[in-house]
Amino acid sequence: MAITLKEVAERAGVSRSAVSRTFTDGASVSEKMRRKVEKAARDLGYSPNALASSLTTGRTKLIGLISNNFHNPIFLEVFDLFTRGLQDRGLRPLLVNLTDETDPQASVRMLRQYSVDGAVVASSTLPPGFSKAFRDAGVPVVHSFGRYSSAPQVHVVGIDNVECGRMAARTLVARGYRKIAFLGGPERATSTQDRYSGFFSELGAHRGLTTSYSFADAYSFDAGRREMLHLLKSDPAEAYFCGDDVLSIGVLSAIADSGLRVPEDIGIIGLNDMEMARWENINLTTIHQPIRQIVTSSIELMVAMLDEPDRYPEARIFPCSIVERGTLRPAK
Amino acid sequence: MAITLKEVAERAGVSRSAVSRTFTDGASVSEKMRRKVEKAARDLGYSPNALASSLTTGRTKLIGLISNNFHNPIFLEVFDLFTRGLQDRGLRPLLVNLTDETDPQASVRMLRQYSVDGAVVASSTLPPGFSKAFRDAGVPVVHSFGRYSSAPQVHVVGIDNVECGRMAARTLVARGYRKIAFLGGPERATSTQDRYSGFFSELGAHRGLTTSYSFADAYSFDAGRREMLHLLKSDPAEAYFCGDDVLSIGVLSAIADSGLRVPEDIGIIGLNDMEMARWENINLTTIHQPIRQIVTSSIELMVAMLDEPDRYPEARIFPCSIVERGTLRPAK
DNA sequence: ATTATTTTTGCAACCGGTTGCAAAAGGCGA
DNA sequence: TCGCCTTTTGCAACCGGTTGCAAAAATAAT
Repeated sequence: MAITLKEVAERAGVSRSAVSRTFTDGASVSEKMRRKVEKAARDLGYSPNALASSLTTGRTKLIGLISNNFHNPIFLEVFDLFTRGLQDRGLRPLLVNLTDETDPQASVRMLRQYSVDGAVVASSTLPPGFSKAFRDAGVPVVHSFGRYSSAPQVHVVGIDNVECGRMAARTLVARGYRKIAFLGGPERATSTQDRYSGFFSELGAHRGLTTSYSFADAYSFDAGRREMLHLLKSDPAEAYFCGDDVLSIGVLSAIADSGLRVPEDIGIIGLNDMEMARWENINLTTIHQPIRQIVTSSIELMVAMLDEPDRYPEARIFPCSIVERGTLRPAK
Repeated sequence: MAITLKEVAERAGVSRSAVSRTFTDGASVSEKMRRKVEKAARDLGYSPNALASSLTTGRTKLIGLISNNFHNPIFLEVFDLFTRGLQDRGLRPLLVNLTDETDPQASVRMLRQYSVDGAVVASSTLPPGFSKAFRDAGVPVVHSFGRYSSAPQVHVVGIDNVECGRMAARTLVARGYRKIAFLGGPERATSTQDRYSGFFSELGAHRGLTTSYSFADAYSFDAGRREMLHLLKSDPAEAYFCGDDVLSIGVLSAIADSGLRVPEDIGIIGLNDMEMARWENINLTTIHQPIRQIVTSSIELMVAMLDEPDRYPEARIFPCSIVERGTLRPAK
C-alpha cells in the first residue's frame, strides 16, 4: 500500500497538519519545517492522495470529456488538443464514449459520482439538451462544436453552421455552377440541419439555379461513397457541398469509379479541413473549421467556470474560411 | 452541494450504515429497509460519492489509459474500443496524452495520486521500461501493442513484429520482386526495429536479391511522402514494405506524382489494415493487425489483474495476416 | 527585559463513505 | 410462551487527507 500522510508525519516527528500544509501551497509553513517534511516524504516516497484531499477541498481536477465521435479522424485531433490542453492546466480528462447504447443520463450520473469539476461535451451531433443535463446537475459544462444559439442555455464554443452553409453556397455560385446540390451528413445532426438551412437560404437569393439535396447516414467514407454512387445513376449535379471531409473523400472515390473527373465534371467542397484534406492525392477544397481555437477556447472557458460556476452562458463562435485546393473549378 | 449519505439516513430515519449497505451489493439489508432507503434516496436525488467510497474500499475503478499516438487514425479506433470495453465493465478511463514534453515519471506519479486501479499503455513506440515504471509503483499494468518478449517483465498484448517483417518479406519474394526495400517508421520505435530484423532475416534466406532500407521520421503521411519523393530521385526498388498504412498512403501519393504506377511499376505493402486501407481510392495491400482482439484481450487481462495483482506476467501475441488488395502485383 | 504582534504549529473535527463487532430483532421448533 | 439460532441494524472507528481555532514560538516594539 502507498505511504500516507501519517507515516510521513511520524517519521518527521511533526503533526499531520504540518505535512498536509507543506503539500498545499499557500499554507503557512516555516522553512525549517518544510525541509524536515520534504526529507521524510522523499525518504518514504510519499505522494499525496488526490482523491482523499478532494473530499475536503471539493475539487478533483477531473474533467469529464464526453464524445460520440469516435469514428471521424478529425476527432483524434480534437482529443489530442483537449487532453494536452487540460493536462497543461493540471486537469485530468475522464473520457466518456457515448454510443447509441449508453444511456446519456447514466453518464451524467456517473460523472457526478466521480465529482468531476466540469464536463466538456465534444460533439457536433448531440442535441443541446444533452449538455443541459450537466448544468441541471450543477456540473459546469461547455459544449464544444455545439449548435450556435443566440440564447444559449449552456456555454457553446463552435462555428456558425448556418453561415458555413451560406459560404459554401456563395462559393459555388461564384464559380458559375448552376446545378447545385447539398449532400449532408446525418439528417438529425444539428450541424447538418444548420448547414442545410444556410445553404439553401443563400441559394434562394440567386436566380436560375437547379438545386437538390440528400443525406448520408453517417459522417463516413462509406456513407459518402454509397450515396454518391446512387446519385451518379441518375442525373448528378455540377457541384456538391458535402457534410464533411471524410464524406467528401467517399464521394470523390465514387466519382473516380464512374469515370468522371473532379473538378472538370463535378465540383466538390467539403467541411472541416482535416489533415487528410491536404494530402496531395486528395487535395480537397473545403471549409476550414478552426479546431485548435475552438478547443483552446473551450478549455479557457472551462477553467474560468471552475472559479465562477454560475457564469452567464455565452456562445463563442469562430469564423470559418474557404481553403482553396483542387476540387472546385477556378473562378473565371 | 450534492446530497450525502447522512441526509438520506436522516430522512429515512435509519443509520448511515443502513444507507451505505443498500448501495453496496452483497451487503445484508432487509427488503423493508431497502425500500425505505431507496425511497428517501430517490426523493433527495442521492447518488453515492465514488471517490469517498474508494477511500475505504481501495478501489476507484479508474484505469489510466496512456498513449503517445494521437496522430495515427488507427488509434482513434483503439481509443474507441478501449473506452467502450472499459465502460462496459464499469471501469473509467483516465486519459493521458504522453507527448515529448511530458515527463513519463510525472504521469506515473499522477496516476498513482488518483489511485487508479490499473494502467493500460497503448503504444507501439514506447520502450518496455515505461510500463515497468507502473509495475514498480505497484500499479497493475498492461502494455498493449507493446514489444513481444519471451520473458516479459509486464503483461504485453500485441503482435509479433519480427514475424510480421518475415511475412512481408516472404510475400514480396513470392511475388517475384527481386529488388526489395524496407521503408520503416521511426527508427527508435521498437516496432520498427523488430519488423526490420524479421524482414531482413527472411530476405537473407533468399539468393539474388538486392535490398535496401530507410526510415521515415514518423508514422505519418507527410513523412512517408517525403521519404519516397527522396527515394524516387535515385534508383527506386521494385517493392517496399512500409512501416504502417498512413506512411504507405504518403508513399503512394509520392509515386503517383512521379508518374509511376502501382502495382505495375512499384509494389507497396503496408501494415495495420486501418479502415482507410480498404477505401476504394487507396486499396492498399497490407498486413492486418487484429486490433479488436488486442484491445479486448488487454481489457480482459486488466480485469483479471484487478483481482490478482501479482499475476505472473505473460505475453499475448496475436497472429497477423496479409490482406490482399491492389498495391502488389499478383502472384504469377 | 517585558510586552505586543505576528507567524508557526498541533489539536480535533470534518469531508462522505465503509465495515467489524455486538446488540436488537426476527424466525423457528418445542 | 420460551430458548436458540440466524439475520438485520446501529455504533464507532477508520480511510487519507484539510482546516478553523487556540496555544506556542518567534519576532518586533517599547
